[in-house]
Amino acid sequence: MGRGKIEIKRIENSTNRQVTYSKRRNGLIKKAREIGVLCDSKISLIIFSSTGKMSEFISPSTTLPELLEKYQNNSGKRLWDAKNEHLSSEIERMKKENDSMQMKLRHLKGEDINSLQAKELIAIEEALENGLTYVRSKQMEFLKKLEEKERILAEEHKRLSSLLRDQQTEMEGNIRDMEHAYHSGGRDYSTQIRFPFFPQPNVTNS
Amino acid sequence: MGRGKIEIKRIENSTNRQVTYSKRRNGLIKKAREIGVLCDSKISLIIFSSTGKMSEFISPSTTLPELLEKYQNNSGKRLWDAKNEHLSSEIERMKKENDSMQMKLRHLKGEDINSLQAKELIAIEEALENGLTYVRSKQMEFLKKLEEKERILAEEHKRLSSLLRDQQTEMEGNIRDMEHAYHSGGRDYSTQIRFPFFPQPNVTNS
DNA sequence: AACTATTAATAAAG
DNA sequence: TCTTTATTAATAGTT
Repeated sequence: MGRGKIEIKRIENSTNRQVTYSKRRNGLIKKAREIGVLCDSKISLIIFSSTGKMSEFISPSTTLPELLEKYQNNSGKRLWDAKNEHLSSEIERMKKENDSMQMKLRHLKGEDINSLQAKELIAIEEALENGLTYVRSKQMEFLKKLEEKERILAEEHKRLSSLLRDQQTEMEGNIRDMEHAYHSGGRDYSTQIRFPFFPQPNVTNS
Repeated sequence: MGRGKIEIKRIENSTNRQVTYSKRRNGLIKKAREIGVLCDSKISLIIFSSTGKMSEFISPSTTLPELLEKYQNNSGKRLWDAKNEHLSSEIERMKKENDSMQMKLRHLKGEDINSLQAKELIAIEEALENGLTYVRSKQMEFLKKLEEKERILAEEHKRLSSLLRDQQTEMEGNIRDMEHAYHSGGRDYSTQIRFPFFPQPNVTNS
């Protein structure tokens, strides 16, 4: 069907190949559509050109996933189960890991230990004792920090009280001076009252 | 192309439809193969007849899963991801559960507890103490069982020793009788030596 | 992309 | 379903 017969083998001339591809692809899709209508059949036709461009025809009465589902049932071949298998095995692996951890946790809580051997019990006991040691030493750290904070606060309190006392004493002295000046009519130095440097509490929260 | 033009609409005569289906299906597959060879393109052609019978042509240079993968990338449509999503979310869920348990286990072992609050430390300490209580009471059970076994064995040993002693005494008596009979020339009763019933040790392993 | 000579496909019949 | 055959449809090479 054309100006001469052609052999069915790869067309080496790239332009010719491209043109033939375009013509025959249209023809193929037309034929696919026709057999679908004429014979009430369902077609999935997917074409990739040598450059990777995709064309498709799916019968309007169906969908590709539906056809692929039927394809799997009919052929027995698996299309995407391989990908699922990877995920399934991952789930299987995690399930085992999960169960194992769950059991360890239960053992550490003293549950489900009836079936254990004496040696296993001892190992669990050691783990618990170790855990207690670590946890308690951490608690001790906490306590020490709290005590240190308390100590520092107490010190600050003492210092502030002492400063307050000094200030009070000085103010009382000033007041006495003022009264004395007032009564004796001398010069008034009351505006020269000095206030000591007042430090911030040195409490860190590290 | 035939003995007359036909309209492209469903062929009502079932026999005609079946015949036309068969012919056109062959033609379609032939055309698909040809464009694949001529134009170096990749084809997936799946056909279901109105009776559900499947035919297919996949380019020899590829596979259907491979083509479908490319189809998804090209079209953006999802073919089987919906099925995978369920599994993926399952994995996500288990991963979280896993991490949480792993953290609990670490805490019970006294690891990674720097970031914990005092209250959390106390809760962990309590869990560890509880676990120790249970584990140690189970160990106590073990010990008691072992002691009981030992006690029974000791008893058995005592009983067997005593039986052995009795038997020895009887045999010595019998030998004395034989010697006496031998020296006095009387009838020989040595074959009538009786052996006492010998009980099996009563040690169970429950 | 349109044309057209030629081949290929196929509808109907056997 | 296969073969045959008249006829239409597809398309290779050309413009």
